[in-house]
This record gives sequence, structure tokens and C-alpha cells, in this order.
Amino acid sequence: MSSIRERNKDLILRAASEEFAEKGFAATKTSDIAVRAGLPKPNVYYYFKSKENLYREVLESIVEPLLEASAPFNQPGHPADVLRAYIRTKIRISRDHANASKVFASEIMHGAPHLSCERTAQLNAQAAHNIACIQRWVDQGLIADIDPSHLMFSIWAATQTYADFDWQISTVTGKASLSDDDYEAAAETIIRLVLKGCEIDEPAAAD
Amino acid sequence: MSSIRERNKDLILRAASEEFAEKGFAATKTSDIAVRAGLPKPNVYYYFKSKENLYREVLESIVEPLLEASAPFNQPGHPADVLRAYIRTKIRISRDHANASKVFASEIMHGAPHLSCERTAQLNAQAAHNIACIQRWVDQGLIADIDPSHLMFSIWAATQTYADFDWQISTVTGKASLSDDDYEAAAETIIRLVLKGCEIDEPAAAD
DNA sequence: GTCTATAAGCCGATAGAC
DNA sequence: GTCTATCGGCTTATAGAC
Repeated sequence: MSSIRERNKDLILRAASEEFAEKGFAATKTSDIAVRAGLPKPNVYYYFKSKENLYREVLESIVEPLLEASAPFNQPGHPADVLRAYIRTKIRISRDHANASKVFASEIMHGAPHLSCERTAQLNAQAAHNIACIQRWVDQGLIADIDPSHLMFSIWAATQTYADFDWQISTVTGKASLSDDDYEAAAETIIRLVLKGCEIDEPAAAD
Repeated sequence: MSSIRERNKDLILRAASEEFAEKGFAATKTSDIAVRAGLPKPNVYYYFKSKENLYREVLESIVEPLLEASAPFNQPGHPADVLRAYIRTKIRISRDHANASKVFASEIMHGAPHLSCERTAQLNAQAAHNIACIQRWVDQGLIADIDPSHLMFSIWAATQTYADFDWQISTVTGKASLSDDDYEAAAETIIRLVLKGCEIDEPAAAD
């Protein structure tokens, strides 16, 4: 097995995630990616053909995790459990895939010019599904009469912010990086806002 | 008074806001700004000296509104009223200064490389003040025991998202742009999450 | 003050030796 | 498969005519 190939591709992808997250697509130089990866620049082109290709790979790497985060909405469950699980997973993505998450956010901010139509469609379909699910809860009287779309926007924003605006969060909290406890506190706060805001009755704690 | 000068500067600033918001600093070409402004490119340099200068002017234009949005925290008031006013103003900024707001968000995402230290310090000081204010409410038992920093992060994120991720919001809602009613619904949703989430007792409606 | 025409430099991409 | 050395295009910025 060409383990050198795998190792180099991985080094480049990792370096690219960091550079793209830090500076954005246009401001990132492939030479900087090469330096960060500890490899000569032509290797970047050898493995990925072009800067845009490399960028797309970083971008696509976050779509699957994002889609999977909606899994709780795809199976029956109490609203409180579904929303809690969703928020926790979204926060975990912001922590564990911070760079790709930021690249994704930047891409969306600029109108998703590099995201394939399939991916866009998948993400939209999942979003529509989640919103419909919340609307059903409202109709069934399981949660308060809240606008499902705006609720989703708030959850997305509140969870994504820990990846996207890490600089602001570091500056305000005075911590260079957040600890596990900080992420836990973030998740708890968002879960609290959402569950209380929707006036969701907690299911009997059976576990 | 040189009204041509004022008019041209304004045309360029407006065009620049749109271009920078759409593509980001590095991906924006000064020639595109000139075309959008309906003026020859050298005019851009004549009035603003450099691309970076022009960018900084767009960026700085949003700082004052953002600082003023925190005004409710700077005078005594019931938590419900303060938070409601703050959220409404932040949503209004996302609507009325959508482009500059997006430019600001992109700048923060990339570590604020163009923001002056004074501005950064001002924004931080105001943030610290707001958070301390919320902490006092908690200590006085006026609101539930919630983490003030994370509450602020959620409010920032949920309100900013209407400027930053307008593409996503358009795609999901199927509307090219949001109406006044949509912004009203957004504000109501966020206010609801925050007030209920903090278990704030509403003050008697005196107005 | 305005604009055409051009300079200067940077960066993505590759040819070709090893 | 790897890397040095270089090209070519694109974009910021300006010189200089009007």
C-alpha cells in the first residue's frame, strides 16, 4: 500500500484545512499550504491537481458529518431528546471539525460558489425535513407555537458560532481555546434556551 | 461644497460594501468595484488610495452601529426590556446594514486582521460590560442561573445569521429576500428563546 | 478632477531533471 | 514518485494626457 501517498495527502489536507479556515479560499496561497504540510509545492498539485480541487475536498469533508447530525430527526423520538441530541452533535462538530466547519461557513456566506448542486440539494432536503418535523410537533401540541424555520436558524447559528467566531469567543472569554467544560457549558446553554423557549415538557428520565 | 466628490465616494463605498460582502476581501477586484459604481477604476484609487483603505472604511462603518446596539445595557432597565431592545436592534442591523455586517463577520472569522486595536478594544469592553450586567441579574435572582457569556454568544449568532447566512436562509425559506414580517418573526423567535430560556418574569406591561 | 494606457509584482500551475 | 526552476496570467496601483 502506498502509505507515503496516504500520509502526504493527509498532511496536505490537514494543512489546507487550517490555511483555508484561517484566511479563506482566495487569500490562501498554495505555497503556504505546502510549507505548512512540510512538502514542496508541486506535491500539492501532484496530489490534488488544483487549488480549487483541494478546497473542494476540504469543503466536502464536512458535509457528511453535518448531514449525520440531523439523524435524530430521522427517527421517532421525544422532541426534547431529538433537539438535545441534535444540538450536542452540532456543538461537537464545531469542536472536532473546527477548520472544515469554518471553511463551510465562509463558503455559505459567499453564496456557496464551490459547493456542488447535489450537496446543496442534500443539505436543503435535510433542512426541510427537520423543519417539517418541528412543525408537526407544533401541530400536535408537543411544543409551543414557535416558527420552525427561525428556530432552526437560531440553533444552527448558536452552534456554528463556536467554530466560525472562535476568535471572538477567545477574545471575550480570555481563553486561547475552549476546554471540554466550556463546550459542555455552551451546549447546556443552547439546549436550555431551546427547550425552555419551546416550552417542552421533559420526558420522564427513564435512562 | 464638492457634491460630486461626496456623491462619487458614496457610490464607491456602496459598491465596495456589496462586492466585499459577496466575495470577501481577497476575492474582490477593484475593477469590479469600479464597474459596479459606474466609475473608472482610477477614481477608486483617487478617492481611497488603496483597496485595503476602502475595505477598512466599509469595516469601520459597522462598528458604531454595533456599539450603539448595546445602549440598552448602559442604562438601568428590566432584563426583559433590555434584552428585547438589544435583540431587536441587532436584527435591525442585520437587515439595514446587511453588507457591512457580513464584511464584519468575515473579518472576525479570519481573526480580524484589518480591524484596528482601538475598535477591537471598544467592542471587547462593551461585550465585557454586557456580560457583567447579565451576571448581576443572575446574582440578584432576576433571571435564571444561565452562563452570561454563552447567552451573549447565542444572541450574537442568532441575530447575525440573518446577515451572514442570507444565502442559506433564502435557500431554505425559498424567498429571495426576507420581508419586514419575516424579520419580525425572527426577532420574536429569538426574544422568546432568550426570555423563556432565562425564565425572566415579564414586567407589568405599562406602555 | 477625470480617465487611458501601462508598469510591477504576485501566485497558480507545470516542464522537465532526478 | 519527487522537487527545482520558471512561465504566464491576472490584479493592484500609477504615470501622465486631457
